[in-house]
Amino acid sequence: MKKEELIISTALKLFVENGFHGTATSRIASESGVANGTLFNYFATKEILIVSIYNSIMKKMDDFIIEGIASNSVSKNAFKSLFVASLRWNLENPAAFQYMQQFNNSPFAKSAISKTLKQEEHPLYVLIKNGIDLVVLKPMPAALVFSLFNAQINGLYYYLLNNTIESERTDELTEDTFEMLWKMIQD
Amino acid sequence: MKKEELIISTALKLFVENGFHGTATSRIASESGVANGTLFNYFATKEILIVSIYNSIMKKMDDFIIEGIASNSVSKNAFKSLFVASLRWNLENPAAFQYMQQFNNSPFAKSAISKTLKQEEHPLYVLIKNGIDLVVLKPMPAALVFSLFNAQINGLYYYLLNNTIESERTDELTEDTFEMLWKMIQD
DNA sequence: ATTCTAACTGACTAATCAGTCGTAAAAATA
DNA sequence: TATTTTTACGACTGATTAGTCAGTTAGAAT
Repeated sequence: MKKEELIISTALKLFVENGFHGTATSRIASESGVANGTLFNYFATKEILIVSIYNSIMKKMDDFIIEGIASNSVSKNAFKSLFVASLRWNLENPAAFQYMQQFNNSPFAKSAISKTLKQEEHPLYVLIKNGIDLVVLKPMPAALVFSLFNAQINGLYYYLLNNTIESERTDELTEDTFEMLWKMIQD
Repeated sequence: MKKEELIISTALKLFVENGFHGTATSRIASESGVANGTLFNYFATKEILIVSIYNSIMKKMDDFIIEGIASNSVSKNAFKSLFVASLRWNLENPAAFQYMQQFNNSPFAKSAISKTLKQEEHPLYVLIKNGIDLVVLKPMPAALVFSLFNAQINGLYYYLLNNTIESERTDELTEDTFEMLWKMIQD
């Protein structure tokens, strides 16, 4: 692993465990196996490191979601594949997920403009917009449906996180929860 | 205002603005108009202060929600009143809401056991449990429905937060969103 | 082999911070 | 009023931290 990536992954783990200010840059460096000064060769300040990790996660997430697109047609299946892809990413990357939560609710969030997909460009947003235009979905503000869709994913995610469920049952619940969501948003 | 309350409200504001470790106890004290040492008379450590604020918000929130209970019967209206009360509390206390988010996604979250309503005792959870037993709601795990219910509130809240909406339209959207939720969870 | 360059190193520093403590004011009690 | 108890004060400290920098290393280029 390249040093830069190594620092990012160590920092991600430590930030989630101890918080941003609770994690000393010296600790990140030593646990990454690099010298103190090396960290600052890659990231001029701690804040830049924190925002870089955010952008790095965002990119991976967006790539994963985009891969998960089953079709460009406005079909129930298209929504379902995005629902499942989003949920799976959260389940498979809980540390990254929590990093995002921590970051988004921190004062650093405002420093993170751009570099990441704007809401109106997000595949799910586009799909929802088309769905509403084509009267497949209820006539509501697309941004609201987008927000509710993501909220539903989070709701299911937190349930699965706090209750130990076998993976077979997880799939079943994912199915059921998506059906509920679909019943809710379809026209 | 009592000094203790004064410190709590100042600290709440500063923690939301600058993060937990980004806010010096000395700054909290001086902005509260009390001496440095006085703060530590009320809260032995910074961590105790942070957790105390959490508990203080939790209590106010629970009280507000409990007040919002329209009836003990398992009716659509009972669910709606809890939905509306929860949402309204968030909208009227955005700083406190963000504090909770920040806290729950921080390493301090684990220190916050007890003092606060357990999930199974939460009025909404009880209502959902009864709703499922009485076949008013879909036969799903009560904890999942609870999680989805709260997620829906958050989804709507974030939409309203990020899009400036007149209060009249807010009520309308709240109404519509609850109807969607109800369609989703009812049997 | 020698030079050049870019990455790397870690001891160091100036600043900051959580928490202490001896003293003083204020409040309660007698 | 006199005495005791509680609350408030703020200068101080030991510990920690983000970031620096003068020098080293390793490998590529000549």
